[in-house]
This record gives sequence, structure tokens and C-alpha cells, in this order.
Amino acid sequence: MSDAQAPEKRRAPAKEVKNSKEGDERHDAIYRSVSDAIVEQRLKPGARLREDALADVFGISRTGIRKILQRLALEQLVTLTPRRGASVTRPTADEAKDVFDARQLIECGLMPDVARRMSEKEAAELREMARQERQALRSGQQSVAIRLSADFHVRLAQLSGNATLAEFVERLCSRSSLILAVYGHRGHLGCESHDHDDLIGYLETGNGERARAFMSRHLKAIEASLSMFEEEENVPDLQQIFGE
Amino acid sequence: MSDAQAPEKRRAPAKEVKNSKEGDERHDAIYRSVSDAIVEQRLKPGARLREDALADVFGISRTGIRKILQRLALEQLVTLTPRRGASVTRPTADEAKDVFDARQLIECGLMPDVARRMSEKEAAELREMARQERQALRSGQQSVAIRLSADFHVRLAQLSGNATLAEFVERLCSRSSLILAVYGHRGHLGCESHDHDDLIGYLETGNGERARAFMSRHLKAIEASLSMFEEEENVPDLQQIFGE
DNA sequence: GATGGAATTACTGTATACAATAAATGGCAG
DNA sequence: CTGCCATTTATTGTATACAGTAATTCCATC
Repeated sequence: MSDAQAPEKRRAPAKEVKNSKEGDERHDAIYRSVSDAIVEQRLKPGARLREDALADVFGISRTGIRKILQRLALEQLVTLTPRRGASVTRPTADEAKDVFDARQLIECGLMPDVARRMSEKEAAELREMARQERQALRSGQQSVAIRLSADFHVRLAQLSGNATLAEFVERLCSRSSLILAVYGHRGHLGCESHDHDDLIGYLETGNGERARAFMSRHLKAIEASLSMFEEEENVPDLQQIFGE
Repeated sequence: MSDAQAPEKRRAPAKEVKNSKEGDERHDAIYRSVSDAIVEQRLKPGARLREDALADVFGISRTGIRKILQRLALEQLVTLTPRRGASVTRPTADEAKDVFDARQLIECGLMPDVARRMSEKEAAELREMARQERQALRSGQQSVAIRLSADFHVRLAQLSGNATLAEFVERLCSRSSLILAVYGHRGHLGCESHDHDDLIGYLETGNGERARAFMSRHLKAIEASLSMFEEEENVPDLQQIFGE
């Protein structure tokens, strides 16, 4: 599996230099790629992320990789240890508690605003997201379902109109996904699959307080579904994980 | 014409500090130095931050400067425009509203926890911070006072025991400082200087609900003290300015 | 003069080379 | 065989060189 998978961008001459959209989008794509891989647990907590290995896989230099790793570290999906490199964050029980307490405070607090601002169109969009999530769960893709569930919560927060709080929720949700991926039960998402649909119902009718209470129970249910046990570590095969 | 001001004035270019400090701490010191300069408005909103210039001033290469700028950008103290470099963020009215709404939700929500966990020692520490803040205000150092006030709010949030929410508050406070520096009235800090002492009183007696309500009024007062006039267009109307 | 456009300059984006440090290896003594 | 120290290797940290792009200047043309 040495080089068969790396596409022709390996050493593309001037001809294809422009192929990578704008360098900026390329970086963003790589960022999302790694972020998704972590959240979907294809990169497991504790896994080391060597810079030149990633640089090889994505065909950019370590400079760009370092930038991406620093961004991931700021969102606490990866842990940066000085002189010893990056690894996928292994969330602790304390962190899990902090994250879910924060979600209680923020996401519940946003529900009245969301209920006030929600329109037909957005409700439909949310229902579609909930549908995809159910489907992923039915087809056994638990990790994907976890990520889709997080996307749902983030979209909801964005509908509040407060970009700052929405960004906080985004960070909390990606950390939650990591927590769920580690401490969650197999076959039990935490979110009951109909929960999100029920929530949309309350929001559609403008019942902010009802939605707030429901969100609170919903988050409590997710947190309660966690079981804290330790994971083993192993060396990830980056080629396989990111290979296309 | 009015050039962007020179960043961070330093008299002695050659410093002994460089060798003794670990590179990591050095970076952090530079980060704080720039962050403080922005929050205290020695670097004004809109000011360009050229990489070479900063590299010269601090005696490290552009690599390190870029890393620091990216971190500042993530905290939204600095705005990074692709291919056009970094500049001090110019907060908008919408952002100000988002930030203060977020503070209402989070800081008020934390008060009961803080009240529950606060001890003698921490109360004393907070009183000392409040004292320094008053002193800075009395001696006319408004910008310094703004930063010290932010420090107070951050320390308070840390006492809640939730590191995640405390970090959010930290970010909100530094952005608030920038907002205050831009939209605040001279000689009016927003925070009445005795407010913080009153708050400590409520917390000391474990009266979380009282503290929450007080914090809410406190933040509303700060926000109300802002004079939100929209900024000039990117192209100023010279006709109007120099007319007649 | 004013205007458009080429040449010049200034600055950012990216890769790479080199230095510093931690990990791994191997050899030697006990 | 085992533990410790020297040496080698692997990997990160930092500076620098180079390429690409926006801004500026300068000149020719109308």
C-alpha cells in the first residue's frame, strides 16, 4: 500500500498546479477530512498524528499540516504536546461533564430564540437532516449518525441568529461526538431517533419553553447513556483511512 | 496621511530574554503582548499587522508570527484576509449584540455554581482584582481598566469549575474589551466600579440567584453604555468631509 | 492634464532546509 | 541476562528561500 492510492497530485508539474481549487479551500477540505475522521472514530482517541505522514497523505507540506493541527487543537479535537507532536484527544470524564453542562446551558437557552425565528423552510431542512440521521443509524453507520446528529444540533443553534453562540455550540458538538464515539454504547445513539423530530414540532409551533424543556431532557438522556470505560490504543494506518 | 500605526513599540531590539526562555513561553509572551495591545487599544481596530514588521519587533521569524496571528484570528481579535494579511478586528454592532447576549446567557448561568463553590480565599482574590481595576480607572488608564475588568469576569467564570465555559467567557471578554474600547464612552467604563464588589458580596453569602440577577443588570448596564454608531463606509465621502 | 496599463515594489502563502530534542537502538559492563 | 550509557534515528521547531499575488509607481497615450 505504498503509493498506489495517492492520486496523480503526487508530483504534478506546473500543468496541474492550479488543480487544488484555491490553496485556502484545499486546507479547509483537509481540515474537515481530519475532523470527520476523528469524530467518526476512524482516527481513535490517543492516536498519534505525525506531521510528515499527514503531509504525505494529503500532498501538502508540513507547514500546512501544522496549521491544521493547531486549529484542531484549539477546538480540542487533537492534543498538542510540545516537542512530542499531535494526537487525537482522549476525552476524560471531567471534560465530558463540562461539555454536557455547557450544552445544557447554551443549547437550552437558545431554544426560545430558535422557536421565534423558525420558518417553514428551516423546519423542512431540519426534518431532512433528522431523516438522514435515522437512515444512517438504521444502516448501522453509528459513527456517521453521531456526526449527523451533531450537525443537526449545530444547525439548530445557527437558527438562533447568534453567530457567536452557534460557534460555541459547534465546538461543543464536535467534542460531544468524540465523547460519544468513545463512551457511547453500541446501537444506542444517545439521541432517540424520534427526539429530533419531536423537537422540530415544538419549535415549529413557536413553543420555545416546551422546546427548551425537551432539549434539556434530550441532552440529559444523551449524557446518561454514556458509560465510562477505557480504550486501547493502536497505530493508525493513515493511508487506509484517507485513501481514496 | 494617517498611516497604520507602528505596532508595539520596543526600545531594545537585542534582548537577553530570548535565549533564556523556552521558545514556547516566548511565543505565549508575544501572543499576550499583542493581545493586550489590541485590547488596550494601543493597536487600533483596522490597523494592519504586517508579518515582517511584527517579526522584526519581536525578534522571531514570520513562521512564529503567523502562528500567533492565526490564534488571534480564531479568537476574533484579528481579522485575516486571504492574500491581504492581518488587521485588528473592527467589531460591528451586530457582533456586539451577539457577544453581550452570549455573556448574558453564560455568565449569568454560571453565577449559582460560582456562589456554591466560592471560598474565603477566592473572594479575597477577587476583591484585590476589583481594587486594581478601580485604581486604574482613578488614574485615568481607561484601557487598562477595561482589561482588568475583563480579567475579573474571566476569573469569576473559572471559579464555576467548568473549564469549557470559562474558556468561552474568556473569549467573550476579550472581544468585549475591544467592543468597549471602540464604542464605549470616555470616562465611563460601563462597569460601575463598585458593581464588582457588590457582586462578590452576593457570591460570598452563597446567594446564587441574587448574584445571577445582579450580573444580568450589570451586563445590561455595560451594553447600554455603548454608543453604537455605524462605522464609516469603506470609502469615506471626501466631498462631505472637505466640502465648502 | 487625465487615463490606462506595464513595470516595480511589497507582502503573503508554501515548501524546504536545518537545528534541536525526544525516542530507539545497540554495545558494554556487571 | 540485565541495566545503563553512548550513538543513531525519528520527529518536531524554526528560519529562510522562493513563488504568487495584490498594491504602487511610472510612463506613454489621448
